[in-house]
Amino acid sequence: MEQRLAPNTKLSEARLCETFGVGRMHVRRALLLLSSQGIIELQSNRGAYVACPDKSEASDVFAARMLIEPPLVRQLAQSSGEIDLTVLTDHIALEDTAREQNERTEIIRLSGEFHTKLAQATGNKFIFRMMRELVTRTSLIVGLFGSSENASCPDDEHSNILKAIQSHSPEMAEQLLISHLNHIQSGLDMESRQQPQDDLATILGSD
Amino acid sequence: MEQRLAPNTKLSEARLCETFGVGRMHVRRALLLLSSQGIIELQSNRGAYVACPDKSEASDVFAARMLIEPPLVRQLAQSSGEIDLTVLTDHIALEDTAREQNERTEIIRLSGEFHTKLAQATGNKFIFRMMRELVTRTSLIVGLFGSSENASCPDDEHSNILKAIQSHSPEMAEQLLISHLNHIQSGLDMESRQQPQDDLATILGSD
DNA sequence: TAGTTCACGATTGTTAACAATCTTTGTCAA
DNA sequence: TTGACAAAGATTGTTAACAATCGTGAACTA
Repeated sequence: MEQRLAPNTKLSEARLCETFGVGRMHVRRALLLLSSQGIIELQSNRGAYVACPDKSEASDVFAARMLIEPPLVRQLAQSSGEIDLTVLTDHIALEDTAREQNERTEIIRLSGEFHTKLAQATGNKFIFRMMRELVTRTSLIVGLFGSSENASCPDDEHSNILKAIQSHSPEMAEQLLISHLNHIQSGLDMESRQQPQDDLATILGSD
Repeated sequence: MEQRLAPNTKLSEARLCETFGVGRMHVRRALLLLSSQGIIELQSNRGAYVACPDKSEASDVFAARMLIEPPLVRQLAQSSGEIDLTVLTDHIALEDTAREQNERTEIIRLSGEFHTKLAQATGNKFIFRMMRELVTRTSLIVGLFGSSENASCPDDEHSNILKAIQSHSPEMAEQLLISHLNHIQSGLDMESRQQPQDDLATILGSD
């Protein structure tokens, strides 16, 4: 999610064991779950690799988000009476400070998390889970096809979407979100993908 | 999916091992994946149990489907030119024969599968995966709260939805699907749940 | 008789050794 | 120099034994 692991990076079991100080069983369990979410790919007898979405998968992810998220924010804007939106206002504050301090990793993480929290605001466990998966996947895609500049969402679009929800304007919220998704997608260069460097997994060392 | 295992049924590892003739590792791996999909629940040091959705989870599932499926069929009806719908017509034929021969288990399975195949028709892997999870969950819920009679979808609604898609009528397809989901949901009795019998897992023996 | 405690059996969680597979390295020949 | 082949090393997959935990039932006490 924070784009610290490049796609195609090999995640060897032994390495993960010593990095996190756990037995092989736990590592294998984690890898299995991650692969079921499509975050990594398990190749038989060859190991685990960070997923490397191709062009068609990327457009599928955006198509899925285009299908789900517009009705989602529309619904939020309609029934916003009994729903707690303070989580979202607080979140946008976090995004702002991260942008001020220019913390790239933090900005990327929070940008994705905003959309996850939109889903969480519905209070629906399943909608939340689906969006989390799609957002994670989007992070991978932005990391692969995005230019290093606009790796995050445009500055104030999140804020505008939230305002539309708070003022109970379903149409406006929906339209803002649609163009927001379009902005993200159009900021990608689907042809020349970033170099899929297979880094050493020592990136995780700082944890 | 076929409602052969009642909610709350305990799935002991040893039992599954001898039933399927595999080692404990494979069983544990399968249980972990099923629990990540919410089909079973893994209780620490206590074992795996078939998930037993409560009233609020049930309404969440239907809310999620109400969010996703209407835009989905609408989209199918709009861009139906380059999409292969023979799978769906074939499927409805299967449903009909199963109904004629009164094969309850088969009817239940196929009824759910129709919705899964609708998602599959989009060609979008993520949409497919999401719908499959929701449909599976719906099976559990219908098994719990449904009367034994209308455990399946009303007879010809699937067929009508497909016709609307084929004749490129997005509005009609969407409306038909919405009322279809409503029919399913209103056929449930949310108060008196079926007895959560913890059957022996020998039900699986026939495989 | 009801309730509590303890111990036994059964089940799940973990570990470590073993087997199978793949990758790499080195050698040989064309 | 390049290609194929073979052996060694490394990595993943599997199995089985061991440890920890939980549920049950018997025994005991109030």
